[in-house]
This record gives sequence, structure tokens and C-alpha cells, in this order.
Amino acid sequence: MRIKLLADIKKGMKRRIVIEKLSRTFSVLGDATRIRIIFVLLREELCVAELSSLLQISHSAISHQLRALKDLDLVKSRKEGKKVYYSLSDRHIENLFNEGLKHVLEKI
Amino acid sequence: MRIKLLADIKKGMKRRIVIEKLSRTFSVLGDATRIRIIFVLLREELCVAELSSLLQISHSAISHQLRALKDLDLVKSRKEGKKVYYSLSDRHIENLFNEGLKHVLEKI
DNA sequence: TTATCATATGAATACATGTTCACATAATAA
DNA sequence: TTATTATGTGAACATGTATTCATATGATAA
Repeated sequence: MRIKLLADIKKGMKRRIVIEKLSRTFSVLGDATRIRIIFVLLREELCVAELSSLLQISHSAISHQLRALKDLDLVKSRKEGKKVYYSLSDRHIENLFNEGLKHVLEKI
Repeated sequence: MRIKLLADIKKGMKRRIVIEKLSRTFSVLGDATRIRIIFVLLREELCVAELSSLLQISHSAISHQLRALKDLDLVKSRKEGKKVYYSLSDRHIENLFNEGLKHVLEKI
């Protein structure tokens, strides 16, 4: 084992909080339903009923998943009367998706 | 509901296989142990024992996680005598990480 | 050959997670 | 007010997953 190299790498390791947050962010993207939600939100902000109709998933399930996405700051919401419109919270998400897609499409 | 918009968005939706593969890829990144493995592999290719020592995780656990990463083509391996050296399989992974980090560090 | 080292793997356990169901809010209409 | 619409939420169930343990494989050395 290359002890010196390992010690050097160890110094450069990220803080635990960063690791945790990053893994939780990827984790929340690691679900087909949430991926589909984000895909359509890339096109347009949508309310719960529209997402439910588009993806053929119950209002409740959509709502639960939107909460998960919101907890990790991946989507934001805007109230308009009874409806709540959801959209992506920033442009990094589009970049993340495009990088992920590049990787996936290369290996198919 | 904006029926016409929804129909239009529906047309642009990705195929199921792409959604599945992408979500599985993000999912495999959604674990602190695997994130740490990838972080150190960004610096240098490492063998199982080195990863185990560096991250203070059993050989077996490391080996299981490396398999998960390899199944999704995130890492590749190279045998040298008794040892097996692992490294990242392509440069997209570094970009993915950097985009993820940007998002995470912005919200901390 | 046998012994040792490095890694891989299957089973089992414990924990995490997605969906459904029932119900609770919140906003508007009647 | 009550009724209706849109969304949110807690509990429960089922499924998925990470780690440990024991064991297996593969490579090298003696």
C-alpha cells in the first residue's frame, strides 16, 4: 500500500456534511418517478394535478415526491389560488441531468 | 389544466429505458460510501485494500460497493498480480460530481 | 503440493424508501 | 356557513438496499 499517497488523499477528502448532502442529492435523483418529474419540469412549471395527469401517478404520490425534491432544493413552488406550481430551483439541475444523460446514452 | 401543453410535453418524454438507466445511475451515486469511493478515485486509481484503509470500511463492503459502481459503468478495474486496481470509467463522472457539488455548496 | 494474500460473493439482518389509503389543510365558490 | 377543489401528510405495507459474516475464488510464494 502506498501509505504516503493515501495520507495525501486523506487530507483532500471532503467534509462529512458535504458528502452527506451530495449523496442525499444524488439519492433523491435516483428514482424513476422523480426523474420523470424533473424531466417535465425542465420544459415548464407545472401544478400537482398536471404532473399527476401527465405521469399517470396519484396526486398523493406526486405530492410526496415533490416534497422530497423540495427538501433537497431541487424544486421550488409558487402558489396561485388553490394551485401550487412547481419548477426547478436552479440551472445546475439541468447540467446535472445533461451530464447524467451523456453517461447513460454512451453505454446503452 | 393546460391539455395542449401537456400533450406536447408528453411527446418529448424520454423512453422508459433511458429513465430507468438514468435513475439507477443517480441511485448508485446516492450513497455516502460510494460517493467517498468516487471522490478518492478522482485523485488516483486504488486497489481494494487501499480503499478499505483510506475509508475505514471492510474489504467486503468496499468490494460490494465497487461491484455496484462497476455494474453501472461508473468505475473500471485492472488486475495487477493479486491486486485489482479501480478507477473511474470516464470523464463524465467528474463533471457530474462537480455539478452536484456546485448545487450542494450553494445551499449550505 | 500447501500456505498465504487479495478480492469476490451469497445469505442474513437491519434499515431505508415508495406507494397507497385515509384524512387533514387551504383556498375558493355557493 | 357549507361544499368543492387542490394539495399536503401520517401510518402502514411492501420492496429495496448496505453491511456483516462466512466462505469461495484466484494469484503468488514456499
